[in-house]
Amino acid sequence: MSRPPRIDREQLLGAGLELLDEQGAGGLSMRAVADRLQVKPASLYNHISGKEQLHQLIADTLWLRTVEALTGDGWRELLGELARRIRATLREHPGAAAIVATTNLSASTYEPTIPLITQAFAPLRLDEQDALLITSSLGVLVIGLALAEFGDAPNPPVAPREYYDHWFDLAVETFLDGIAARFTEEE
Amino acid sequence: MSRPPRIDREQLLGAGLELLDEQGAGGLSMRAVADRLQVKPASLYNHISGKEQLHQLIADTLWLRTVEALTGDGWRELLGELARRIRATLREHPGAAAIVATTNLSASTYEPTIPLITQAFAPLRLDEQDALLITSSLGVLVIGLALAEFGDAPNPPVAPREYYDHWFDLAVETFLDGIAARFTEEE
DNA sequence: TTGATTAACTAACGGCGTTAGTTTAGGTTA
DNA sequence: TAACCTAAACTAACGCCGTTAGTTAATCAA
Repeated sequence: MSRPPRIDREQLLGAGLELLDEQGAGGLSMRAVADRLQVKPASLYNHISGKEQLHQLIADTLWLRTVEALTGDGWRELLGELARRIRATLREHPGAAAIVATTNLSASTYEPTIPLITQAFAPLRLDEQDALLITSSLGVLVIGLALAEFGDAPNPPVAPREYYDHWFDLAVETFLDGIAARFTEEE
Repeated sequence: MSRPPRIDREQLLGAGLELLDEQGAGGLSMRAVADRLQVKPASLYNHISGKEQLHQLIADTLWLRTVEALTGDGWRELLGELARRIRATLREHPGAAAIVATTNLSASTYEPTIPLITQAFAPLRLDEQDALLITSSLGVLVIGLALAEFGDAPNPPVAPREYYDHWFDLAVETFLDGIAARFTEEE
């Protein structure tokens, strides 16, 4: 019925992440993706609506990889693990930090994570909306820290790794302490 | 000795902020700045080294305006006021959020703020470096929240203002509670 | 008045995202 | 097998972008 595709969305994603890893966010162009797939730029538009959708695809994919099989024994462990995983994902793909920071997850990507969060927060004194907002805030914080660390990939961070490790621990633990102070039942 | 300049850095800054306000981050181009100043693009390079330096100028200027005459009665008031001011600045210039989130302040801009912070944290149990890291973390958090709210300026935010107000209060107060829980002396 | 200096200019380079219109390859059907 | 259909590739171009090299013009000092 029709000509068989030489490329698909998954290959676009792969080429995009490779470019991000090798050249940073500035290296991610539709033309470079096309080159890498040995195809002309216009051909990409048979598979994806434009660069914005490529960003969406990257952000959604990295999120799904990040939360895959995420579990935790209680809210604090869950959130701590989530924070560490976000950081690990962005450490693997430093050039993606700027994209992740500026691209909202699509609803269908975000939704499956919701019950995980609301269940973990069930013992605490906050409603479902606030549980999600608190979790999003932690995400914002961790992504922002990653942006400070990896922001001008592929150039290496300006400070040594220990500096950012310490910053991460300090910020995340402080925020988690804040949740504990604010929302755990007094007894 | 020489020809009198028709434009200066301050005008570049003004034109840049106007473009940001009217068209968002995507509207900020060297060519658009030149047009607005009724000058050809190449002339800008007599006054500034390139677009990156324009971003730096914007980030530094907005920071200085944000912390101008900043005071606070104790660390909590100071940090709360700082958070509110950052948000107010980015609300005035929504298109600048993406720039502020990805541009590090120059040392000379950041340095004058340091004593304010270290003094406010003096009564607490953390050293100077951690005081600065904690404050930077709050900045990262607030800028990230602003990015979520204003990220695709000049399009309006997708949720109503009350939603973001609540999110901001919740996130900031939780983080401040964390500082209190972690670093105030037990008595 | 001449010369030096600086900031404007013109023109161009190589890149970008995206679109319109055309060709081509392969499966479906007669 | 031969004709047809369709989707995915292509060519070519548009209008942007940041930036640079080289040139002209305007002012001040000598």
